[in-house]
Amino acid sequence: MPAGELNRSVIARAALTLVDREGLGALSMRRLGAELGVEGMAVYHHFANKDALLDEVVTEVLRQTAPEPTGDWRADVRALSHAFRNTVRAHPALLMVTMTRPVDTPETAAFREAQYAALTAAGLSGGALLDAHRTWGSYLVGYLVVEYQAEHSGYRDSDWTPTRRDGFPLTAGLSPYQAGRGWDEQFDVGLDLVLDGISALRGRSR
Amino acid sequence: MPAGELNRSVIARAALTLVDREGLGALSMRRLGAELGVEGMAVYHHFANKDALLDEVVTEVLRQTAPEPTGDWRADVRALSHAFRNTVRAHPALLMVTMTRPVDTPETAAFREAQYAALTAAGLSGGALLDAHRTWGSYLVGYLVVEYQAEHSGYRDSDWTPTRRDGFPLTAGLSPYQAGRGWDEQFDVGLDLVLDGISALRGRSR
DNA sequence: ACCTGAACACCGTTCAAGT
DNA sequence: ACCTGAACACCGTTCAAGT
Repeated sequence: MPAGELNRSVIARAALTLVDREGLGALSMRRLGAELGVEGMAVYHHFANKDALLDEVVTEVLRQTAPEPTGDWRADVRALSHAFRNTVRAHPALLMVTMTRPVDTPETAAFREAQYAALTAAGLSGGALLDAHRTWGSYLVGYLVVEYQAEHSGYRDSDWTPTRRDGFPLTAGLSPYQAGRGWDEQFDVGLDLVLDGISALRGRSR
Repeated sequence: MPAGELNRSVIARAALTLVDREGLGALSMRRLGAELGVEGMAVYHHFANKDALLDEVVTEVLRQTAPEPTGDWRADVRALSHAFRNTVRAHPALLMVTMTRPVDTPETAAFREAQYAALTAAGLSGGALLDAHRTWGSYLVGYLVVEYQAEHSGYRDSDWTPTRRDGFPLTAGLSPYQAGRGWDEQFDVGLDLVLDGISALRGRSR
């Protein structure tokens, strides 16, 4: 692969496509250098270390724009939730890296402002709005982790079916209900459940 | 450190205390061997590889028992939530490992059965119960990740305060409400919000 | 200024050799 | 059966040397 121009953005994007293609374990400085047609140690002239590189990669991933508000706060919350989920799921191998590293860029700030706007449109303000936002955000993050865990393990696709049922009657009895529902649908179901809770907060401001 | 008896459980516990004390990065086969008074390669006689060792460590961590039911389903859901959070937070360096590896032991199965029991006591059943359980679980996992992220970054303790506020009026306006609330308290606030949503599911079974 | 190549101190893992 | 010690193929990172 010819070198072209070598700068932070080019290196970060090469790292991203490498991780998308071969997983997080494939990302080493030497390997990345080879991908860029350069010696691996050259990367250290653009990034202090691997950690700084990963920060830039995550920043690259989260360079998304928030969907336009529609006036319907529930629709806006759903749209923002889907945007976030789609963005993160576009690079599943990086999930744990994105979860661990806080990113504070104009893009992430604008996205959060849009989240606040949707909750404001829902009639929330002050501390109650922050409570709703933090709970909503926890649900988003947690659902992505649970979904990722289910996909990268022995569980059947789009199921959360436990295998160990002997001596656990409730678990056994629920097993028939586990089938036939996809992660996209279940994401919305849980989201609506959280939104019902958020609706109940209206009026309060703590 | 004298060798004593060397078996899977002893090795896993040594790995756990090593990670608790010096972080996940300190866990290497050679280092762990030294901790046990033995050559690192001896561990391979008890575990196929490092992955298998980590599985056992996580299993060790999740060897907790569920609190007894009280008859008050909301109290039970809170108790189970606190038990889970306390268990995971006892080993923060292992959070991302515990999040990624599904564990299916008698202990985790019993804990899940207790969760189902609390939701049954709430009047849920069938698909609606599973929806509630998955949403509740997502919140628990997500809150722990968010909490961990806040603790291991530049943010102030027990705050989720964004630093970038110029041009984001809602973010700026909410900043005064960020102060003075702890993670323990906020965990319960979000949990109650989710439980309000769960309450609304009663009667439905999908 | 930017890249190279060798070097250092580590990894996980394998395997013949010891007891 | 269990542990050792050397070896292999990698790591991240540093740094003198090249251009």
